[in-house]
Amino acid sequence: MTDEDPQHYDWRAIQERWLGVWDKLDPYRAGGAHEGKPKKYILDMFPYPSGDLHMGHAEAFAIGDAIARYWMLRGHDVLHPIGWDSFGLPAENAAIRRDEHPADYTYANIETQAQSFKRYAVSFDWSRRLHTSDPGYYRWTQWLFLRFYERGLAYRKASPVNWCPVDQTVLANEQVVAGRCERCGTEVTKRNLTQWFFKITEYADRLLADMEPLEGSWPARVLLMQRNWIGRSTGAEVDFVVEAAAGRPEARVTVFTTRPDTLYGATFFVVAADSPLAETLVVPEQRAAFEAYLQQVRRLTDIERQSTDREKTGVFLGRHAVNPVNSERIGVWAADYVLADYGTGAIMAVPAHDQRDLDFARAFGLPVRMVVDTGGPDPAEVGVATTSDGVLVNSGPYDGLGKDAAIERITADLAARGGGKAAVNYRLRDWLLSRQRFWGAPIPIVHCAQCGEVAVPDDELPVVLPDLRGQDLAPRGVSPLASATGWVNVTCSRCGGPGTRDTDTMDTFVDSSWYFLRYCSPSYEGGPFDPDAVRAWMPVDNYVGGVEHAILHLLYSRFFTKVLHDMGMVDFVEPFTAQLNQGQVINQGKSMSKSLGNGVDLGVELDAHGVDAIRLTVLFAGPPEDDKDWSDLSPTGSGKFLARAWRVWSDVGSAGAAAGPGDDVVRRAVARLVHEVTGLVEGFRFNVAIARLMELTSLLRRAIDAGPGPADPAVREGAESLAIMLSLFAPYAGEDGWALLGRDVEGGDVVGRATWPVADPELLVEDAVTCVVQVSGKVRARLSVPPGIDEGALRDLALADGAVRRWLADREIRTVIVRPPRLVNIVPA
RNA sequence: GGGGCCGUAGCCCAAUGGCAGAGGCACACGGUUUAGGUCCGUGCCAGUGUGAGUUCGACUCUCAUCGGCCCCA
Repeated sequence: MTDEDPQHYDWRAIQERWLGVWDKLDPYRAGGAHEGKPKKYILDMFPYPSGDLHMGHAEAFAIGDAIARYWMLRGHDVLHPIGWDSFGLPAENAAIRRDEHPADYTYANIETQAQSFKRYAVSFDWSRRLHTSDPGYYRWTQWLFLRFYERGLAYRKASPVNWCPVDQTVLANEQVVAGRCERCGTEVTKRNLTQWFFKITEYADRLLADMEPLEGSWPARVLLMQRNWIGRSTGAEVDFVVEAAAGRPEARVTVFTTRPDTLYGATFFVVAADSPLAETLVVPEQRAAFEAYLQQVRRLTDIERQSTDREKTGVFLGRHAVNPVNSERIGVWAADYVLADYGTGAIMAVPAHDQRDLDFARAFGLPVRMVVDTGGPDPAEVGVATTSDGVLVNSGPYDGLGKDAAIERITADLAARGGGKAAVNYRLRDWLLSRQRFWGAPIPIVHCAQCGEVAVPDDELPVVLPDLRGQDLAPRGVSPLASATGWVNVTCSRCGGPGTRDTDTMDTFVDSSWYFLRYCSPSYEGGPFDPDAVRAWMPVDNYVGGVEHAILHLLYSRFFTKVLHDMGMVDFVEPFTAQLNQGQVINQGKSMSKSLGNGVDLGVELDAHGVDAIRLTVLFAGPPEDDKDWSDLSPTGSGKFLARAWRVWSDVGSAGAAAGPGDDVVRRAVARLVHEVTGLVEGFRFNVAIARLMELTSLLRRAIDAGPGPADPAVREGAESLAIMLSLFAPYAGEDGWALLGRDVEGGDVVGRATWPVADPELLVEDAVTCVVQVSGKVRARLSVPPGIDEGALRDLALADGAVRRWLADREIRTVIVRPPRLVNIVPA
């Protein structure tokens, strides 16, 4: 074999040749007005420009591209755009390290990735490319912030927030994973800071309710994760009066509980040690102990605080609260197992029916009173709280009621007396969006001594980042923007007096919460998007990306879409009609990482096997959502298959076309495979679709060698169908096959704009099918029957069969199950 | 602790409640080849983690159990 051998599949030459032609032809631009064609918006989650593309990208974009190419071939007007999520910390940290501007690193990486995407042959509409760090983009991010601000959905408040000591910035709840910074892995601590928030909690109920129609077209686990994250729980708000003591005035504190039926079992009251409430409640004699305890708590992470196997700690605040149902006085404690930003930061403690409360009670010798008799052992004695249903006891007038009835009655009675009401609580917190870092969209607010917060007028947007680089960006706890005095100091647009710009930048999740809208009209100047273009393209028909965004990005994007809907800017409430999560590409059972030294370099693999073989390998490895272990895969095997397909095209192409109707057996077999592949692709079952294409290739090979020969019209049709279908997964090979079969690709007849083959339904009807005859569920005979055979005829045929009669051996027949035309099951008595 | 997903040949994976195997990897053998590789062909290998149940019939549905992964606590 040599490179000059015309029978040799030379993927390097093929890649080079067609990449050049595609660059010239730019065949994948989306139309604008749809010209009567149905639309499909196929979106891959846009990449962050850290270095070059990796294996994860290879899989995700191979999936998205297969879907996009399929619908193009089906004659749809397809929007398949690409852009970059190009603000963010890694670029900033690189800039500090290398003493340069974050843009240098960012745009260099973007260029590298763009070239890689082109080589990877993704059918993007390159004319719509966007970068969130372009002023032309973040102008509209800022504009959207101001609309949220006007509607009261963006606001500033002081609260204990997650703080990453390494990145020197605050983090959203969603960015704290197991108590650690999602980005750098450092343990997160709490700080009391004034920060910007989006009022996503106002949309909690709608974010929950609108998931209903997504059932079935979104992965079930994503919906589940979102529901868990929103965490709706029903119960009651109950008002406790904390008695005046030691000069401290009486206070009214509301707690949320999911178990109002256990109110009579409340034997103490707990407030989060680090909440402002604890600060106001503590009596002077206890202050020293409280302060000491608070210092201790501040050092802990949320995970440590909530750990169930840790000894419970706390301090008595010297006050008593009055239980509204029985006027009982219970002690008020500060503890760390109640979180300040959760609910109201205070709880009624029912040790008999909540394990955490019980642990606390036992640690401090507080009373335990069982109020729901579940039939189990007394929690006070065994130290295990009971949470199941039972009969109320020790609960005054409510004794004897069941759990649900008691919840209803007690809540109603509380409401009637003004001591509480039914309530819904959400786990979801407002979205903390300000960051004390440089490489993000500046928050377009000016702080004026006279006027307070003043929005930057729309016509002054974008508020462009000042030119800071290198050590200017080193983290020091306040935003680097604060040191750009020329940039910070401005005149107030309202009063003309001196003002200062807000020096925080927005979380990059703000940027990515609306990029899918910008793609519809990426250079539109009249707003973030052209309403007509959005009406034409949105919502996204298929959104492809990693499950790691199941909560953050998807929740935020859904929130943005709903706000835009309420503003009248879009007429839909959900941005992504269907979603597909690809699994991870791992290696030797573990996710790839530098420290494990098991990373697989995409560039090296592409150089060794070619783009098509790699794309095919990751898609053939299994269902899209499964994790794939690279060590289980064989790009060499994929390459061999491509070579087999290529030789089919080469043989058929060089044989010319014979006249005549073509071989019927081949045509029927091809039709069946075309039909199956179509269904499999629509169901995203690419691994099985590729297996069918392998069958098709083998079938054509046999037809060329032993069957009707390479010039047969049915064989040629099969080879054309193979080129078109395979081009979804292996665009270079498909294109070359198309050219080998005589198409004028250079002249614009690219396989990516061909017509997807459709199987003639008549060809799918078989002349005869094999019917299995079972006796007591075991196969005892096979019959060849017409596919349209009716039940009675099939039954008679089966009972008349010699083999069947032998197995029945004159036994009486109890039942005969007939499922024409495939199966008969005879059950003897 | 609660919830979810998944266990099929040596390996990756298929199988509307109806013949457990479509496809691939690996391996073995034969043909092709100067040889290796390629290529063509043939073969090899499981009774579906385990135990019950429903059913004429269960990889598929139900329950329990073991193992792995994920989410929430």
